[in-house]
Amino acid sequence: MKQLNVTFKALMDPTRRKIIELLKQKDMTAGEIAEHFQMKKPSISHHLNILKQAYMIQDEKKGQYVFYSLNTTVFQELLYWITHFTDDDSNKGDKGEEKE
Amino acid sequence: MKQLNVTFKALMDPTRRKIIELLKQKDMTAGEIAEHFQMKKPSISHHLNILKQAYMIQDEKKGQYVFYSLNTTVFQELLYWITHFTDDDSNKGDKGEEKE
DNA sequence: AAGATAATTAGAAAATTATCTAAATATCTA
DNA sequence: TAGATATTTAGATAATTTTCTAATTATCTT
Repeated sequence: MKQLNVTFKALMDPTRRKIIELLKQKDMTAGEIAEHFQMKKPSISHHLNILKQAYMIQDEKKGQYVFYSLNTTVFQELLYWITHFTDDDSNKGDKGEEKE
Repeated sequence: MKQLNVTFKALMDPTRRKIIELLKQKDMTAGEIAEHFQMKKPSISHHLNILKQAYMIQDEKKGQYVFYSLNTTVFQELLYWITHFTDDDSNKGDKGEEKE
């Protein structure tokens, strides 16, 4: 339940979701990503860092460039969380004292 | 893309996600929900309002009580968003100039 | 009608987050 | 090596969000 917190925190910002949309299309350098936004590079760098901490993107340095790419595995967990509201009724009678 | 913004904004808070977990088990009054948290009732009321604005929960007044229940339809859209990162490669070559 | 209970609204304070500028680090090129 | 480019870090400010107390609305009970 802890990783999911980080995941949602990462997804809560529109800029970060747009970054994900961009990386869905192709891998990009930090600069390329920044070109798609009006805000300054350090701000984008900050958002990239949050996505990275959430394991949603990976970075690989190549020379002076840093290439970012999507890490789809975390989306699986998110998928699980959501599908359990739409499909799964098996634990509807549980005590459900899930700790944060 | 607008509704999704509201959805993620609603999900970004751990308290609200816990409320959803609770309502997944059974419908509850505002007071019952509040009992599961340490914060005061007005704060819970505030969170319920945000979830309601995001169409993730519904409320129905019965006498002096207000019963809250989950509205699962919005989760479908969320599901769609996520599955398109894990399954769908069909638009990888798109221009992708999606407006916010 | 009067008091009790359930829930919300209003407004302020506290906490968190986003964004900026300036400076630092690393790499490339001439 | 010196200067240019790519990116990040540091620290401050602005914006947003959360939470509280006090007051309000609505309903129930006696």
